[in-house]
Amino acid sequence: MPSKSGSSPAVTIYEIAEHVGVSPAAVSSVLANRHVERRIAEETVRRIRAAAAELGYVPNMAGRRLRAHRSATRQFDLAILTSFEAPLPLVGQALHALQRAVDVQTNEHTRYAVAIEMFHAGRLKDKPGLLDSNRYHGVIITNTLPEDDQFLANAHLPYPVVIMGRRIANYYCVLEAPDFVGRRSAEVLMDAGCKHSVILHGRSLTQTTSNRLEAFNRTLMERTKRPATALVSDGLLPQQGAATIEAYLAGGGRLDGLFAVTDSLAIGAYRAIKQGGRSIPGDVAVVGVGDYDLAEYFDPPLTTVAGANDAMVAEAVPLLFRILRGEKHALREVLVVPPVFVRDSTNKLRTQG
Amino acid sequence: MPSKSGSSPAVTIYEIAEHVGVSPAAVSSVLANRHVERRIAEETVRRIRAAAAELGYVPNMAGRRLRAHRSATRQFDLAILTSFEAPLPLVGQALHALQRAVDVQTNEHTRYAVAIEMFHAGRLKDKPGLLDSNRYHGVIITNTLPEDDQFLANAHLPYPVVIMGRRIANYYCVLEAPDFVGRRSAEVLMDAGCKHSVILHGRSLTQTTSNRLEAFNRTLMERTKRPATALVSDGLLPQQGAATIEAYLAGGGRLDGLFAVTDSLAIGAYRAIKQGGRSIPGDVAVVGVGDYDLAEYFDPPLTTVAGANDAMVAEAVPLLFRILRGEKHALREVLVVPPVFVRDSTNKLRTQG
DNA sequence: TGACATAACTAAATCCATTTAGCAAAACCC
DNA sequence: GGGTTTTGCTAAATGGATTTAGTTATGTCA
Repeated sequence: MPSKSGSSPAVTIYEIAEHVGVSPAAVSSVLANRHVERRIAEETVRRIRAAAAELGYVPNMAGRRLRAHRSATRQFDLAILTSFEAPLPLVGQALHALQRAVDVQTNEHTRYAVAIEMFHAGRLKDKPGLLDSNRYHGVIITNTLPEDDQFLANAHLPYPVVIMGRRIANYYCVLEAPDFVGRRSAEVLMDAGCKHSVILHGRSLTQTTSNRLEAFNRTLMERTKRPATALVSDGLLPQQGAATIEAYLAGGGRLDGLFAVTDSLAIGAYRAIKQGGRSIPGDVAVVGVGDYDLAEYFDPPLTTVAGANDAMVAEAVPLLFRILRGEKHALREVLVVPPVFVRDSTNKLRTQG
Repeated sequence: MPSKSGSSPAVTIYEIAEHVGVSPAAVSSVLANRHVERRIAEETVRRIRAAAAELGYVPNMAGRRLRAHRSATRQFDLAILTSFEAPLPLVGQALHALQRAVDVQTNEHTRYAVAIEMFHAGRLKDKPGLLDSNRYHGVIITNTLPEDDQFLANAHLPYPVVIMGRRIANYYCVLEAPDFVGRRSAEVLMDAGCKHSVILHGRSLTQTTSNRLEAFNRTLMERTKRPATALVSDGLLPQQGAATIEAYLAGGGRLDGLFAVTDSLAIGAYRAIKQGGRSIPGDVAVVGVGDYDLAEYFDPPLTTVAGANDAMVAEAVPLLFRILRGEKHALREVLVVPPVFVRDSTNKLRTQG
């Protein structure tokens, strides 16, 4: 007989007990592997196990925990929610910071559980348990798309929330100082003497990315009266970035300055530019984002004007704890100015001189 | 009066109720924000909230969930456990694969929660809840150090476990085919004509990494009777790899072939080698690991003989589900042969010819 | 002033699993 | 054959929060 797990309604130890003809206590003892010290007959153990398998029993962790929980201990369940499609290192930093904070605050009466959980970009609303008040004590949400923001703006999550990377009404938010990245990127490229700047980004835009592009264009328009060419690649993978630039160059596109919205796109672009017989920064200056610490080790090292992850995280984590503690006066919105690293990828003077 | 949360034993709604002089039902209504429809007087709401804050109330999620749980639904809590110190991409892939599997199997009566959780390398035993049977329905553990393996070998985790990347007695394991990576790396370098091969690795070694180094050396010894030089860098960051190679070259060390155990070390080494005035692969051939898909976009593209993440994950995830389903006959150990990508970083003929 | 409605609660059942104390039957012992 | 031990279970309490049905006091209306 096949296991019914999954296809039928869930089963409790009471139903197993009834099915076998013993008490729930006996079933519990067996399923918790306590049957030896509780002196359950071997034959009974076998029958209980068989019934559990047949009925597709899955233990209810809430029930177990409630009973087993060493009372007198507060347990906080914290999570970082991010989209599947976003790069993980950023989230990793957030988790590190959160864990560090938690390690400090853990004591005899207070324990923390921290985890990364993921949602499909644009479908945060389908994430199970998000609207329930019985899952998280607090969360940090990041890498949302406009659809997700829409959902959040209309929803009320019944626990403390910090949004990283965007501004959503009625939430505590930590985000990049608006316009800064776009403006500085444009300035760096213009200072390098670029006349034909191109933006390389993926199909779906987060709020932060949109702002970067807008500010970039605005700054360019102010000075040169001409907007940048925007190249849209299918995704954020290096090969996708490479393919996009390759196609652009093959089509005779002009290019002497590039603003890539992620590291991975930048390194893909590097490949396409070099293979097109052009040099960086001699022919093309490149500005990007320092998502990974690898950006410094690209060849040539990538100039980055964004990637304020460390700084954002450093604000977001204490903010979450302040809200958890019930401090009402915490700032609703924290703006972070990303560090700028001017490296060889935009240093036309040095390589030409 | 300061909040006592954290310093004193945990508080339940019953204690708040007693403190305020109302029933637990009233407290629950207020703390769940149901006070309007339940018609709790504003003054009472205020007093309950004040007491909750004063006593440092933290809701017990197990209690809430138990009650709120839409019964007739099985909930599986799955986790991927990894160390803080390990690179995230592997974990990200595992999570994607797990989520895909879970998305397929989710239905009216079965829900899944998947999360990444982290432990400090070597201190898996300090991870709270690991030995409790009330936390996970199943886990995948990866990036363990020998201390962790020791702990696992002696412990019994009361739920299904799949170990990725190493072999531990009495556990289901998915790992790299032993010796393969080390042997092939050595062969690739020897085929490229390298006479002075060097291994670059970090201070702490996972089982997989140890095996890679041993097999590398064994293969080298078989053919050349001379072992490789092992360079130990402080960590796995690019700058640490760069510093190590730089120091080695500065000290007059000989180097025409390099085996780096991670991408990040390889790209650090690239920098040091180029800055030392040598070319890759002309002067130095480099073999590494394809942790990130960025390896293909290094300059020159990195030859990789490891990084079987996709393949490992593709085995580990279905294995976990088979165990969860109670299939006893699943293989205890699955060996995965990593794909080999020979790229320009070891292609001496092509660049010299 | 009595019928009825409303406000502001409370009592008790419920969710699921675990565990302790206890009980009946069988086995053992001299 | 009466007392003791062992075996193999069961009844019931427990953990923390939620919710439904019910209760009391107060207010409203005719």
